[in-house]
Amino acid sequence: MEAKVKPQDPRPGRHAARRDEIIQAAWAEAETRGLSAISLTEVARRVGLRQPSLYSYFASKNALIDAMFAQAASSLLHQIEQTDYPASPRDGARLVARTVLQFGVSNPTQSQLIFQRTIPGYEPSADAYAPALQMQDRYVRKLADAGVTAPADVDIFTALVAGLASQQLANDPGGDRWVSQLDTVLDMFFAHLDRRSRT
Amino acid sequence: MEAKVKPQDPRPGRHAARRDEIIQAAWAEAETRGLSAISLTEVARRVGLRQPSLYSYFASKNALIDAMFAQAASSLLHQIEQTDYPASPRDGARLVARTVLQFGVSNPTQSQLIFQRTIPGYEPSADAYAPALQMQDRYVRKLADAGVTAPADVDIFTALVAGLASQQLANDPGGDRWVSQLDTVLDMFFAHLDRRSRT
DNA sequence: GTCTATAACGAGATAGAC
DNA sequence: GTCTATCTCGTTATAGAC
Repeated sequence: MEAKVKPQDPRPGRHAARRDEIIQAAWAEAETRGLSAISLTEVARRVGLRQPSLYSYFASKNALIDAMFAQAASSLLHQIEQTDYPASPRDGARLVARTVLQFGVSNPTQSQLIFQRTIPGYEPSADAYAPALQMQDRYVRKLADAGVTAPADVDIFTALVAGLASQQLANDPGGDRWVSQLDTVLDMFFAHLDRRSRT
Repeated sequence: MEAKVKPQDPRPGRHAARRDEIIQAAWAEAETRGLSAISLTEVARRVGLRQPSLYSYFASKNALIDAMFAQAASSLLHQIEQTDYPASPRDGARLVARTVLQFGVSNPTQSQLIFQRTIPGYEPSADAYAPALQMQDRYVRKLADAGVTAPADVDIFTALVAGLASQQLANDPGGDRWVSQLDTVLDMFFAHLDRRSRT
């Protein structure tokens, strides 16, 4: 899948490093212009290159976006996996919710690319989508450990987190007006589960 | 604010009618290309005009988008105001939630323009924003009638509705997988209120 | 009001020298 | 691998005839 080109710089890994720089520049571009309005000319300028030179690293603009998708998904997956979860399964579910919510509001552009279909003409490749699937698997597993197994309950749980994230980003970006309600909302959710299981 | 031009067609209101046609075409364009990628050339083609002719109706592309914003906000406001609310205030709050959620999933493009800031370089004018404010006022009032007055509770309520809408649109567009959970989620919410007020 | 023509710009992508 | 030059296409917006 990777272009087999000999980098000018003899140091191994230089090509990959430059590639990462470009992806970073593309994120910066997306933050200012919007995800769907990334300009390769601007991305190149940010890393001190001319626009055609990017084609030594990415076969097309979509290939660059695909790399961004894979990076964002891997990043969230990594955060979920590296988290130190408490013994209580229910607290574990709470923590994974907090991790995802925190990622969402701290990295709005990454989240937009991963969670919404907002780039016209772009569909993630199977390779790029793999970490996203793995991430969802971890997420669902954490919920299952806490007894959230019914599909409808999983849907509600994800909607609660997504709702807080979307409101936070749209109406109080950078703040914590909605994020601070996560515990209350999860109390609500688990009280609902408990009440239902008692009957 | 309105251009004072004499329409060729002598019938009064012809100009305004054509204007509405153009806005409708722009919505259709936004649905296929995405909101931020509307092309005036395509919009013109859809109404049987050439692209420069649009400038007899809108001073700029942003002016067209502003008209779309105003129309979408007015449409949702109208739906909220025309709804026949039940006597029970709590059922009233449930119904306004359902109305907003239904609008959101039935009109994803309109909702995106109203509720998210997703068009780079566009900010709604004061005129266009007015119906949006009025809509929010009705919404908050309905919640207050049902005893949802604490700002934090209002925030949670809106997040619940937004969460169902965002998940529905992102993961099951056209379906009702999340919409069908609205009643359960509202049960959860009001049970939470009741439980808290009992102590 | 609508048209043709065009200005002015920017995009993504390719060719080929170095 | 990076560059210059260029192709091709698209966009918003304006000028001016009718």
